[in-house]
Amino acid sequence: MNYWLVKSEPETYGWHHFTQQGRAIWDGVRNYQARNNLKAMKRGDQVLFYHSVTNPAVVGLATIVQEAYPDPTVAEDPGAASKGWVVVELEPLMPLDNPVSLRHIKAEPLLAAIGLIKQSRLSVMPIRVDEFELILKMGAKSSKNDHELL
DNA sequence: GCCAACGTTGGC
DNA sequence: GCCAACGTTGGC
Repeated sequence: MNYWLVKSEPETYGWHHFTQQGRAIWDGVRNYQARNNLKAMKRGDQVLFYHSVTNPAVVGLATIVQEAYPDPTVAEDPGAASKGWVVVELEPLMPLDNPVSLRHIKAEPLLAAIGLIKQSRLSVMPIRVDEFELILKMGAKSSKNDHELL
Protein backbone atom coordinates (compact mmCIF):
# COMPACT_ATOMS: atom_id res chain seq x y z
CA MET A 1 0.00 0.00 0.00
CA ASN A 2 1.26 3.44 -0.94
CA TYR A 3 0.25 6.85 0.34
CA TRP A 4 -0.15 10.03 -1.67
CA LEU A 5 -1.27 13.62 -1.51
CA VAL A 6 -3.12 15.44 -4.25
CA LYS A 7 -3.83 19.16 -4.40
CA SER A 8 -6.87 20.95 -5.67
CA GLU A 9 -8.04 24.52 -5.40
CA PRO A 10 -11.36 24.48 -3.54
CA GLU A 11 -12.76 27.12 -5.90
CA THR A 12 -12.06 24.84 -8.85
CA TYR A 13 -12.71 21.41 -7.37
CA GLY A 14 -13.07 21.16 -3.63
CA TRP A 15 -13.68 18.30 -1.22
CA HIS A 16 -17.37 19.14 -1.06
CA HIS A 17 -17.76 18.87 -4.81
CA PHE A 18 -15.76 15.63 -4.77
CA THR A 19 -17.99 13.96 -2.15
CA GLN A 20 -21.16 15.11 -3.92
CA GLN A 21 -19.88 13.61 -7.14
CA GLY A 22 -18.70 10.46 -5.38
CA ARG A 23 -15.89 9.78 -7.83
CA ALA A 24 -13.34 11.95 -9.59
CA ILE A 25 -11.31 11.59 -12.75
CA TRP A 26 -8.04 13.28 -11.81
CA ASP A 27 -7.32 14.89 -15.16
CA GLY A 28 -5.37 17.84 -16.44
CA VAL A 29 -2.05 16.98 -14.76
CA ARG A 30 0.66 18.47 -17.01
CA ASN A 31 3.84 17.99 -15.03
CA TYR A 32 6.15 15.03 -15.60
CA GLN A 33 6.92 14.35 -11.96
CA ALA A 34 3.23 14.49 -11.04
CA ARG A 35 2.45 12.24 -14.01
CA ASN A 36 5.01 9.67 -12.88
CA ASN A 37 3.40 9.68 -9.45
CA LEU A 38 -0.04 9.12 -11.01
CA LYS A 39 1.39 6.15 -12.94
CA ALA A 40 2.74 4.61 -9.72
CA MET A 41 -0.64 4.68 -7.96
CA LYS A 42 -2.29 1.33 -7.28
CA ARG A 43 -5.91 0.49 -6.62
CA GLY A 44 -6.55 0.81 -2.89
CA ASP A 45 -3.73 3.29 -2.23
CA GLN A 46 -4.72 6.01 0.22
CA VAL A 47 -4.69 9.65 -0.83
CA LEU A 48 -4.75 12.80 1.27
CA PHE A 49 -6.92 15.46 -0.37
CA TYR A 50 -5.37 18.91 0.04
CA HIS A 51 -6.92 22.31 -0.59
CA SER A 52 -4.36 24.71 -2.02
CA VAL A 53 -4.39 28.54 -2.21
CA THR A 54 -7.53 29.22 -0.12
CA ASN A 55 -7.15 28.04 3.49
CA PRO A 56 -4.45 25.55 2.54
CA ALA A 57 -5.08 22.31 4.46
CA VAL A 58 -5.48 18.57 4.19
CA VAL A 59 -9.26 18.15 4.32
CA GLY A 60 -10.03 14.53 3.56
CA LEU A 61 -9.01 11.01 2.72
CA ALA A 62 -9.60 9.31 -0.62
CA THR A 63 -8.61 6.08 -2.33
CA ILE A 64 -7.53 5.04 -5.81
CA VAL A 65 -10.32 3.16 -7.58
CA GLN A 66 -8.86 3.18 -11.10
CA GLU A 67 -5.19 3.10 -11.98
CA ALA A 68 -3.58 5.31 -14.63
CA TYR A 69 -4.87 5.43 -18.22
CA PRO A 70 -4.42 8.02 -20.99
CA ASP A 71 -5.89 11.45 -20.21
CA PRO A 72 -8.99 11.93 -22.40
CA THR A 73 -8.73 15.72 -22.10
CA VAL A 74 -5.53 15.64 -24.17
CA ALA A 75 -7.73 15.68 -27.28
CA GLU A 76 -8.56 19.37 -26.68
CA ASP A 77 -4.95 20.16 -25.82
CA PRO A 78 -2.91 20.53 -29.03
CA GLY A 79 0.63 19.30 -28.68
CA ALA A 80 0.02 17.35 -25.52
CA ALA A 81 -0.90 14.05 -27.11
CA SER A 82 2.64 12.70 -27.36
CA LYS A 83 3.62 13.35 -23.78
CA GLY A 84 1.86 10.44 -22.16
CA TRP A 85 -0.38 12.36 -19.80
CA VAL A 86 -2.57 10.12 -17.67
CA VAL A 87 -5.45 10.25 -15.22
CA VAL A 88 -6.44 8.12 -12.24
CA GLU A 89 -9.84 7.87 -10.58
CA LEU A 90 -10.46 8.60 -6.91
CA GLU A 91 -13.28 8.05 -4.46
CA PRO A 92 -13.69 9.85 -1.14
CA LEU A 93 -13.29 7.74 2.02
CA MET A 94 -13.86 10.28 4.78
CA PRO A 95 -13.41 13.93 5.65
CA LEU A 96 -10.99 14.92 8.43
CA ASP A 97 -12.88 16.10 11.51
CA ASN A 98 -10.28 18.84 11.85
CA PRO A 99 -8.65 19.88 8.58
CA VAL A 100 -4.87 19.89 9.05
CA SER A 101 -3.66 23.29 7.91
CA LEU A 102 -0.37 23.91 6.16
CA ARG A 103 0.47 26.08 9.17
CA HIS A 104 0.15 23.09 11.46
CA ILE A 105 2.08 20.85 9.11
CA LYS A 106 4.93 23.36 9.02
CA ALA A 107 4.84 23.62 12.81
CA GLU A 108 5.21 19.86 13.29
CA PRO A 109 8.89 18.79 13.42
CA LEU A 110 8.02 15.21 12.43
CA LEU A 111 6.65 16.55 9.14
CA ALA A 112 9.69 18.67 8.29
CA ALA A 113 10.63 16.44 5.33
CA ILE A 114 7.15 16.23 3.76
CA GLY A 115 6.94 16.91 0.03
CA LEU A 116 4.25 19.49 0.61
CA ILE A 117 6.89 21.75 2.14
CA LYS A 118 9.95 20.56 0.24
CA GLN A 119 8.33 20.75 -3.20
CA SER A 120 5.58 23.22 -2.75
CA ARG A 121 4.55 23.37 -6.41
CA LEU A 122 4.16 19.65 -7.04
CA SER A 123 0.47 18.70 -7.24
CA VAL A 124 0.70 14.90 -6.88
CA MET A 125 3.26 13.53 -4.46
CA PRO A 126 4.10 10.46 -2.38
CA ILE A 127 3.73 10.62 1.42
CA ARG A 128 5.63 8.42 3.85
CA VAL A 129 3.52 6.06 5.96
CA ASP A 130 4.56 7.79 9.21
CA GLU A 131 3.69 11.20 7.76
CA PHE A 132 0.39 9.88 6.52
CA GLU A 133 -0.57 8.39 9.88
CA LEU A 134 0.45 11.50 11.77
CA ILE A 135 -1.64 13.77 9.57
CA LEU A 136 -4.67 11.51 10.03
CA LYS A 137 -4.09 11.61 13.79
CA MET A 138 -3.80 15.40 13.73
CA GLY A 139 -7.05 15.53 11.76
CA ALA A 140 -8.99 13.31 14.13
CA LYS A 141 -11.54 14.70 16.54
CA SER A 142 -10.16 16.16 19.81
CA SER A 143 -6.65 15.31 18.81
CA LYS A 144 -3.93 16.03 21.33
CA ASN A 145 -1.98 17.75 18.58
CA ASP A 146 -4.63 20.40 18.08
CA HIS A 147 -4.17 21.64 21.60
CA GLU A 148 -0.43 21.63 21.24
CA LEU A 149 -0.39 23.41 17.93
CA LEU A 150 -3.23 25.87 18.23
C1' DG B 1 -1.61 41.85 -5.12
C1' DC B 2 3.03 40.43 -4.61
C1' DC B 3 6.66 37.44 -4.91
C1' DA B 4 9.53 33.09 -4.64
C1' DA B 5 10.16 28.76 -6.68
C1' DC B 6 10.53 26.37 -10.54
C1' DG B 7 9.19 24.37 -15.11
C1' DT B 8 9.17 25.39 -20.15
C1' DT B 9 10.49 27.67 -24.34
C1' DG B 10 13.35 29.51 -27.69
C1' DG B 11 17.51 32.09 -29.35
C1' DC B 12 22.12 31.48 -30.00
C1' DG C 1 24.02 22.80 -24.34
C1' DC C 2 23.43 27.22 -22.06
C1' DC C 3 20.76 30.67 -20.40
C1' DA C 4 17.41 34.50 -20.46
C1' DA C 5 12.62 35.28 -20.78
C1' DC C 6 8.39 33.94 -19.65
C1' DG C 7 4.43 31.39 -17.54
C1' DT C 8 2.37 28.92 -13.63
C1' DT C 9 1.73 27.50 -8.92
C1' DG C 10 0.78 28.58 -4.54
C1' DG C 11 1.88 30.85 0.03
C1' DC C 12 1.27 34.94 2.38
